[in-house]
Amino acid sequence: MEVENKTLPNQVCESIVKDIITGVIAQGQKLNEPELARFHGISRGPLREALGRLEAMRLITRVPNVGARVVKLSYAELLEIYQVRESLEGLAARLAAQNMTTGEKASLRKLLSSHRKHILDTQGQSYFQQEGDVDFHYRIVQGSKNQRLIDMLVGDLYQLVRMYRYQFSLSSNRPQQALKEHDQICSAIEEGDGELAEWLMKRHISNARNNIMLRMQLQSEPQLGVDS
Amino acid sequence: MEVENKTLPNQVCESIVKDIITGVIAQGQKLNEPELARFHGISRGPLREALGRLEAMRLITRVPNVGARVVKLSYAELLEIYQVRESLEGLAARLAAQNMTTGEKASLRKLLSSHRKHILDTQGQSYFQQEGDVDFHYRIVQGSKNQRLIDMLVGDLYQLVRMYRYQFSLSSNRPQQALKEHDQICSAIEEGDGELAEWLMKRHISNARNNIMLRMQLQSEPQLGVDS
DNA sequence: ACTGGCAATATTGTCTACAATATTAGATCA
DNA sequence: TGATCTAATATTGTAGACAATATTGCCAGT
Repeated sequence: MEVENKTLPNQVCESIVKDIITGVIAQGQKLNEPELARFHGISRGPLREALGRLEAMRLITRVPNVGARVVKLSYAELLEIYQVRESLEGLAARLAAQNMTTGEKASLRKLLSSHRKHILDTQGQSYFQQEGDVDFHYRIVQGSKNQRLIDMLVGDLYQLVRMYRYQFSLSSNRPQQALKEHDQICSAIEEGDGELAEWLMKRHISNARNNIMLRMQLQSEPQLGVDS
Repeated sequence: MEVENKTLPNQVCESIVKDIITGVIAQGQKLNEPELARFHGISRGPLREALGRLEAMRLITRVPNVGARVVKLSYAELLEIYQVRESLEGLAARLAAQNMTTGEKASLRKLLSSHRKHILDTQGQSYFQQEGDVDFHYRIVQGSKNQRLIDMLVGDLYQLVRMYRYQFSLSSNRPQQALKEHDQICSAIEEGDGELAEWLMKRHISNARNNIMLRMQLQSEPQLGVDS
């Protein structure tokens, strides 16, 4: 029902990405090529190409002659991801302060206003805040104008972050604090203060990491031996 | 003639990577699937899988129903790469200072000693320095123990860096200065001073960037309109 | 002579079938 | 009864053939 201008493996790839992120295909699960191909109404050729994309963005791991499995989420890997995120998004914020157009800055400020409104209106309902957070970071990354940086973050890392958030139901429990930090970052970008924007963004992601990992740890401990 | 334990698309992929980096396949050149497949003695299936890998590491770009082309190197893209490199390798140095074993630190120090010897012995011959530089950075990245960071740098970015260096003959013209900077970074890592290691690494890469981009600019300007 | 459309060609996208490898179930022997 | 080897099965890897799309060259019309 969406745009049809995309190629076949890409469509299937996006569909599988969605299923992996939302847990329809569980973490650690084996992916059967003929089965998946039949399910999506395609042949194994395009499917394998889609699996290649998934492997490139590290949502699955493949071993030769054995097959593909969905990655297993772990506390250690989440830490790895957030370490890289902190570094790259700090860079993105600095570049955004230098390279964002006036229009983009104004649009970013407007986005924050709508976030504040949503938080006041639906106190406690953090779903919009969830997507809003993604949107805020997404715009800053785009604003860096560094295509390689954009691809690394949006193409790969963010998918994993979304997967962790979804599967562990880790929506933010500190929306007003996050909003304040977003506001500070936005101000630094508006003023073209790249160094400050970078520092604020790194601290913001560090805070988010501490928050998400604490909650993940608390949540996962009672579920020992949930697999096999 | 090498190890045969690898899968077919991987072997071909590595072979093509080598040809792209060394310029056997020129930048911007179209890749003909049947031709490449025949040349490597395989079918189009595995070849397309190899092309997928190349696309993932951004050595080629593919557009649907049109085909694959080798990337075109540019001043702007090299700047993008070095911006990301500075950020990620800074992180790698910080993590390496925390996570490298005593043995790994000793080995790194030994590597620098052999570099110093090579520089003294073959003054002006910078090929070994070239590979030595790669080796030094490679070890620090490995020492970070962050697998995602390792994959991002070693798997993708370094290939492009090598391609630029090779095609523009950009071997370091300041080996003694680079060695000194390496030495400082190594000392910081040995002392477990992650913050200093990160700061030194970022400055080191910033210096290297200024050097390489200046020379690239000087070299490319006399060659205007070299393509088509 | 130049531009626009049309047909011929080439190249990419996809499917089906076959080969090689891994997994699993069963049987035999200690 | 348990372990190990073997054979049957399933799954992945590869090859070749066909379909769809893009590119190129040619011809006609202005």
